[in-house]
Amino acid sequence: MAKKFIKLKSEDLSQWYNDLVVKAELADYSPVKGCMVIRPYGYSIWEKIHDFMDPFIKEKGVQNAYFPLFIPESFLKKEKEHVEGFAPELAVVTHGGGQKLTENLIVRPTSETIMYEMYKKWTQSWRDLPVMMNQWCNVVRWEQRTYLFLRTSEFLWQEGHCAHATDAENQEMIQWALNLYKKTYNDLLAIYGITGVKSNSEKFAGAGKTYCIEALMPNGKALQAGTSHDLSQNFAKSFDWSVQDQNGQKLYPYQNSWGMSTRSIGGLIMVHGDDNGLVFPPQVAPIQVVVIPIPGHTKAKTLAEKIFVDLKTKYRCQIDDLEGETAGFKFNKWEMKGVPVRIEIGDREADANSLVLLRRDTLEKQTISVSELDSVLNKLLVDIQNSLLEKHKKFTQDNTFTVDSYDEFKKVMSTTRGFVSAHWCESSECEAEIKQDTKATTRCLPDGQPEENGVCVYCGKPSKHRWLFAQSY
RNA sequence: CGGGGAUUGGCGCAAUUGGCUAGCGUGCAUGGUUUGGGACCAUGAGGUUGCAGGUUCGACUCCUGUAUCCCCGACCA
Repeated sequence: MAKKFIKLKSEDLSQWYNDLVVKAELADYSPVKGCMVIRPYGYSIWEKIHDFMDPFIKEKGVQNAYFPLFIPESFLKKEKEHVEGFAPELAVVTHGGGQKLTENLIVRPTSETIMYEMYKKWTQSWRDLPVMMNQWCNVVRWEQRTYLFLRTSEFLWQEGHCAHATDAENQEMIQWALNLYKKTYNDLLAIYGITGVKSNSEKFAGAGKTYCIEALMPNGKALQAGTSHDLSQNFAKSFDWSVQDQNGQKLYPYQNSWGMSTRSIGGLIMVHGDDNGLVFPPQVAPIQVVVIPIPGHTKAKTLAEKIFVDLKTKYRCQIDDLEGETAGFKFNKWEMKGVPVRIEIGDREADANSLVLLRRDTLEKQTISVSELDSVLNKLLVDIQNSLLEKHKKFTQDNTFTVDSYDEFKKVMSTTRGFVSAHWCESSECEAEIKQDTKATTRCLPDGQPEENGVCVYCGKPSKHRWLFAQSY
């Protein structure tokens, strides 16, 4: 029963993950350290994420644009915290055209500085606000330890950057972006994420506040799945960017930036995959339905083709009628590729005008008549999507532990891991000590977490909130 | 960046103290028989052993450097 073609997820998660990413042809290693080639099957996932999010971004009035890959070193230095945060992971261009450059160029780790320098040029009046732009692009962060999709030196993302006349508008936008990520994870990727606000030590370099969505992975580690930053007026002031308000006074725009990356694909693979390979939720699956006529069955082939022609007008559908592979081989192949629904048709089905449906998430088979296909399939795809989300939600809840003592905290982190909900006094010293002991950091103060009087799980000083802790990817 | 492991046909591995023409499985190609959970037979193609040096009569094997990957740390918007 157990497949020997990839390592079992249950036995060795990271080996399973690495094997699967390569064998399912999502991505491959490149000759450059920490970089990956995203192959067509993997890239089509990114396209689905793009296609899901982009209309929402546009509908909000945010326009797509493109800013350069190279940023003058001096730009990055304008915001002190920003450059300090990013300095250790920058790729720097020192030569061009065979000559040493008079000023080094940074390969963008994120585009705040170059975008805001341009925003400054384009705006003079409060009437020019808000400025709302987004770009789909690549960024480079020279990470010391990398994993396919989850942390690569170069990755793809979208980064939205808006500037507003009032802080109220700014806050509204920040929450809008966070909700977009939550929606994308929930509705498209069927991943249950926890939204909240970051602690001071975990926030984006240069931000006033960072809001995030965190998702729990099967090994009990948390993945920072998307962030929305309240930049306040920090960057505007550092760049001396002001416009005139209605009263002729200087107005420093309130800014926000928000990003979600190809890391999400890593989360998608981890969360849903099983010992047989990938499991994609139907909404994001590059192929939603695969039709397999049992090889050698002639009557089956005709029916399969008829069904395929019909289905491909409604779903992302593929037929696998290549000769020379046995049925079992095809089943395993498409299971590894994570296709949500498989239709099997042999002569037996052809005679009865029926077909066999298999859902990838549970591997349950059912035989139905051809006339029922439309309604059953429609319902099945919705059901798979929903149950994958429910499953991950349940997993997250089952692995969120409310603790009131540091011993319990340490016990969780040394055994099952997962989220720990614990009181914390919000001092960075306690946070650092806890990290030292347990490798866990604060992930966020979850949205909707009620205020309650308690004492810090580490130092015993008064605390107002339970924060969410976890070891992070 | 520190510690450990690895790199040999596409993939997974072997090759004794440094010694003969670098093997095996799988995959690939061709032909045939098959095909309801990774079929079988036959024939065949595919390698300057990651890269660069060095030691040696002789290097997959030893030494130095270097690149990439994996694991464990440190780091990580």
